[in-house]
Amino acid sequence: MPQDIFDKIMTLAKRRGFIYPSFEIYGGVAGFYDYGPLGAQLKNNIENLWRKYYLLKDNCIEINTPTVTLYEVLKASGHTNEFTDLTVDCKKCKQSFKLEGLVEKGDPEKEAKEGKVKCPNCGEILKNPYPVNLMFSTKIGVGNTRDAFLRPETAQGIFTNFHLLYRYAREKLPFGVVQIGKGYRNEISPRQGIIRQREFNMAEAEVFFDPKDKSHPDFDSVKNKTLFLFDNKKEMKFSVEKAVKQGVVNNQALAYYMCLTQEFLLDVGIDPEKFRFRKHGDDELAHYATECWDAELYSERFGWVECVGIADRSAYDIKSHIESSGNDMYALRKFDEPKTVNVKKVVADMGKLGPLFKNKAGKIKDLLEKIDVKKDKEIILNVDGEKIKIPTDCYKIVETEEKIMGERFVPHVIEPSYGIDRILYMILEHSYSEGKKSDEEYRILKLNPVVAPVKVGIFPLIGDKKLINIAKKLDSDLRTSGISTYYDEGGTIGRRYARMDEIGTPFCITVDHDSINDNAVTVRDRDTTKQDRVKIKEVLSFIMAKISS
RNA sequence: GCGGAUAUGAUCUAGUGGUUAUGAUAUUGGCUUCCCAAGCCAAUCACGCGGGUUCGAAUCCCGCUAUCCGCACCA
Repeated sequence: MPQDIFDKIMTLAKRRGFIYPSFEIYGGVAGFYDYGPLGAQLKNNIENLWRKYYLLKDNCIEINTPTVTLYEVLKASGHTNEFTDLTVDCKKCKQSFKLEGLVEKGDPEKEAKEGKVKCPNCGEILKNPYPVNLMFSTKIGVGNTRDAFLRPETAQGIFTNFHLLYRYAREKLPFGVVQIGKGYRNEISPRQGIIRQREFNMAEAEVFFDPKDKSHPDFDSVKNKTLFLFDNKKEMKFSVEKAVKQGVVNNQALAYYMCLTQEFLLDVGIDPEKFRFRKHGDDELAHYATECWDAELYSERFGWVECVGIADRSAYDIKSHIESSGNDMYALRKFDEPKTVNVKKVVADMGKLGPLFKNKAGKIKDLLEKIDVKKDKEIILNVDGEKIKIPTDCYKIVETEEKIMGERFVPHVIEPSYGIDRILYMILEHSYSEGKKSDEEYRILKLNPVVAPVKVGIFPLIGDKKLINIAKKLDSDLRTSGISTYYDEGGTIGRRYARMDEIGTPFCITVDHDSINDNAVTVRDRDTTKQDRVKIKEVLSFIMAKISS
């Protein structure tokens, strides 16, 4: 069986310390992977570059919230319902179906119990639907517990803090909040290695906008850049500006973050030829989204894989949390000048209401203050199903002037959501190249120096004490200056280069006998194998310049 | 979750109901080596897990787990 690129990468990743299957000594569990020493560094580098784009370039703020998430939060967000699918298996043809997809009207569960659901494949009657919930559930505490789930996305941690973050942002929109962390999904059958995990790393940004103004302050700086778009039929190239003007992308904000995403992915080492944005059809939108573009990356093994979703979640989440928590999470759209309005208010006279209605008086007061009361008109309130006449002397109608500073609204959210593990895999796949050297398989990971876990390999040409001393000193100096290195004096020089090529180290420095006299070393470039003679004093700035460009 | 196939060092692999289980690559140490996996010597490392059959199981049987291929599902 010839290995395909996925096998080759996973083999290399395990052998060299990028990725290990989790719990392997106990047989392993599908959907869980460990990052080894190089994988962890690679992941850090990807995340830190991501931070440069979102925290520095786009000026977002970063927070960090628990992965264990209270039941109520995910109930409000719709995840407890939307992530529970009733599934039925056909005994005859051995296929399984999502029950909801088979029953158009009525209660699907009831229809199934009554034997009214037939297999669309073979016509057999389908029975015994069972729920499949994609969230890991847990309990908080012992004894008197509260229900919780491991979060399926980091976003809810941001939404539930919106009112605090809005104040932190000094009540100005738009502003963005990001979180990098773990998400969990109890996938029925994860089979695509690191592409589909049960515990995975995500980087999400929730950018809050006034729904009446989804323009982005930096839009002008990106408007002439080209987006690679795919509308499920053909691939197209549009400028950011044109995509919005022609309505291909609904608003500036979406288009801006698509552009930011594209630049990040190309910067991090994704092959531009294997990149596109694909728009979700109406039938595939998540329950919270009104428009969604996926950044898809092409894998030789898996085809086009969605690695970033950029969704317009509209007001969905914050509105849900306002409704179910009762918290004030509105934003305020300030008027240019405060408006003065005459307001009629009903003021209940508790001195009369109390003795008259006893324990119902409180409820009556609340109701009175809500309804639109007109003077001299009899009021009949419906209190817990009982109709009660309210005498006119029990309340007063007061007219006051109020200043209104602005109008309250629920902000809209644009959400770029990145699957870090998928991106990491795609970087490996797109960077992988192989050939032969001395009749042996030769592999190079052409990682972008920005993300490469090791930036520089340092070797004494031969095991001579004098060379070793110079090399070790240089190694230590570079690491002290923040450049990750790998010191190696074992084996032939070619073997050492090969080891570094295989883990994607962009530069190798060799100390030879001339170094003793001329205080210079050779710096070898991974992709060209060309060498530069560089003064030891200047090595740091030489490498720095290459790494940051 | 269903059907089929598979499981031997880090990697690829040979193997048979019967001593101490191949070979290669890699790794480690030594010798040699002045720029791209050279050579020589030595060393470390494996039968997925659990049960059964048997005098004896890595080999045969069953279960589990994982992986691969279909189906189904799916940010």
